[in-house]
Amino acid sequence: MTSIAHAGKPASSDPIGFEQHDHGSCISAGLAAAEAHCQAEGLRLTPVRRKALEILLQEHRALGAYEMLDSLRDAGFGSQPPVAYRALEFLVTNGFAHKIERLNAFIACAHPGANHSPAFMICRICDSVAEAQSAPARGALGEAARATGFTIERTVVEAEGICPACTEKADA
Amino acid sequence: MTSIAHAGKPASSDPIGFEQHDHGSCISAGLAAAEAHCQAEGLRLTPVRRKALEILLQEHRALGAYEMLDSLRDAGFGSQPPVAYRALEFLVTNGFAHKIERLNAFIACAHPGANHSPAFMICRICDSVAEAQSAPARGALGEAARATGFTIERTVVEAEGICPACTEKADA
DNA sequence: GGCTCCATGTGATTTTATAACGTTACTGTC
DNA sequence: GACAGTAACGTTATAAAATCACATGGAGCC
Repeated sequence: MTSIAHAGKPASSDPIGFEQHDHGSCISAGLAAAEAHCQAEGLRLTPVRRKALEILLQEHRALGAYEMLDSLRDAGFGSQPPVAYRALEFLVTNGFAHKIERLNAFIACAHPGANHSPAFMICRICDSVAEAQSAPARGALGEAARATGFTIERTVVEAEGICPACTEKADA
Repeated sequence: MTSIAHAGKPASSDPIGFEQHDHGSCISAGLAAAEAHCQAEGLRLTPVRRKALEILLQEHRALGAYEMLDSLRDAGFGSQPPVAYRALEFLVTNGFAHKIERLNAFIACAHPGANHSPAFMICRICDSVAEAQSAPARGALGEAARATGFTIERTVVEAEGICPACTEKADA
């Protein structure tokens, strides 16, 4: 199941991701979830980190670190690469964002708080990214790991292809 | 199933990968498979490309493009990045090698010729990499893709964790 | 030979990511 | 509130990874 789609009425409907959704509420929900989680875990959601998450949620697409840096600078934060990389590292470490290895880019987590191993679908035409759940340890990979004695700690699962919207455009 | 293990007597046994194997024969087998495939497809396995594949097979680990470039230069080829990137692109495009996105590195394909979607197990301690088969389209990801109308063309499946050898060392 | 196509070699540049270091700001203790 | 300890921040500098642009060269075709 993908989680780009969001429940609730599509007030400000938005085609980014593979389905329309109430974008305003997904931003505030994401921020609220992060705040709650940090509160609970004693983590510090500092201004830069919060702004970085807000930017990711706002853009609702995979952002390169330097795009993030531009936005952070515009928002009055430092202008050197480590500013962006540190904020992104915090978000990724704590599960508020994910790195898309294939794109060297970052995206807000679509299942904030949930304990999950994410999988991504990346459109090679429009670069949109949707997050789904995966259970790689249960498939062929998990079997291979068990057979060889490899301990899986983290998985990167990214599918590259064509999203529904671009498929339609191509057919037209 | 992983395919780091190779049949045949371990003449020059080699601990790289997760199991010992006859390394000499896996190099020649890999080159032979590539030659045959290129012959059949009308592809040009030029000297740089052949050497690049030989280096990957020889090293039997994930090599960065610049490590490859060093080796190619030592072998008498050009010394600028495009030399390595172009050879690697050819090998990856034609299935003789894979890119490990997580490491920005390249590794010889362990199933030369086979039509496959590879999965990798990457040891975060010693950086060794083993190739396994995956069938991502059959699991949760495939279901998500079908549900949303996403067409999967290629998948990146990489598990990060600890290999058997490093687990043993840690236990000792 | 002359043509085309693809591959190669090289210089330059862009993009992505980290190292190192001093300063600031929060946390807990008294 | 004053203090020490720690975590986060800002900046300079540099490293690592990847691509662009353009000239040269060789294989196959006519």
